[in-house]
Amino acid sequence: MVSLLKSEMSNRRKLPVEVTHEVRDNCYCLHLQRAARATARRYDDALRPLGLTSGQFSLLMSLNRVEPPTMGDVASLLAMDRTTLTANLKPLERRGLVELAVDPEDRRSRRLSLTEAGRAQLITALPVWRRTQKETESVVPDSHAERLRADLTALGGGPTPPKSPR
Amino acid sequence: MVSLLKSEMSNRRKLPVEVTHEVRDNCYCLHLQRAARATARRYDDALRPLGLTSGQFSLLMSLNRVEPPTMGDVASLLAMDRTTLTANLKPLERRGLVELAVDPEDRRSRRLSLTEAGRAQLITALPVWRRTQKETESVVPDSHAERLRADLTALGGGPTPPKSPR
DNA sequence: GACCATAATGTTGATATCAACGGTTCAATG
DNA sequence: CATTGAACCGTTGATATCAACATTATGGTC
Repeated sequence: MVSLLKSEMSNRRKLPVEVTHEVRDNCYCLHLQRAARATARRYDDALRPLGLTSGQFSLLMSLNRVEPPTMGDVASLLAMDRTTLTANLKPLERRGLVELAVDPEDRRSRRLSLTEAGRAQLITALPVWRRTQKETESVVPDSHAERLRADLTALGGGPTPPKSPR
Repeated sequence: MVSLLKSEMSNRRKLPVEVTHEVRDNCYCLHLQRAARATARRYDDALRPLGLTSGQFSLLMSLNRVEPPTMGDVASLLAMDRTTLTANLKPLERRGLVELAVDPEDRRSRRLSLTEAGRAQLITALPVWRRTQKETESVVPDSHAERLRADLTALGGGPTPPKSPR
């Protein structure tokens, strides 16, 4: 009885350090956030002279298409919340790098396209990206690169939208 | 002459779609952001009933130590900017899950510790984490899991601080 | 044509992320 | 003990992220 109570109290009040280590060493979410933050900093640092963040670079690049994509298309491609995309477009729109236009075929949709200035920015940024990409590659053993990207793609939820209902 | 000019103009005004595909398929930053966003959503969805986000769970878990760590310790462990940690602690402090105390040994440092309520929250969240972790594991081929975590750790910049100078 | 379910997007509020700047404390040097 | 450089941290402003709610447009049904 007493020992049971004691163990119950202990269970309610403490969490063994071993469990913390288990989470710290294995949690996919934590590992991904760590790696994503550190890697974003690499690309951010490299792109800063151009006035672009890594996310802005990725977004601009995803707009370089023949057919201007819709918000939903891009949000899905980046595995990004739809409303996050709306927010991220604002600074780029303000700077005249991106344009939004109502789709005449379906007036609910907005078509996103690069402006001349946006394309120019991308072209300037490309060699910076190549250099940073190579630097980052050196952190990951060559033999792992392909598999790593495949695993990340799988975790990213594939090409399908992250959530249909919303 | 004419063709040279044409090619120059073309280079300045357009970016081949193939380059876009090269970036989209290979960029470590983009792949990591995608995977990190999608995975955070998994854990966020699972933890929402408890009122915790994935980041808050990771942060609380990193505070479950014998010796209360300093801000710098934790920021380094999470590969997170120091000032981001300050911001992230505020809601947890408001809810009484975390306490900050000036280190008497070095009054520049703050020691972070869990409150009773914080530990209780962690204990409640643990089975949710285990379940979500297992779900996520099913997305990554078993044979890759160990290697994936190792690569992510390498990308995360190891246990050293992300930036010394600032 | 009115009605309704669905689809695509916008808005608001809360948290997350980081650069730039500023304040305090420590430790070493003279 | 005064100075000085470094270490640790907070604040501010800008962007990023997402849930909840609201708006507008489309397509189909009656």
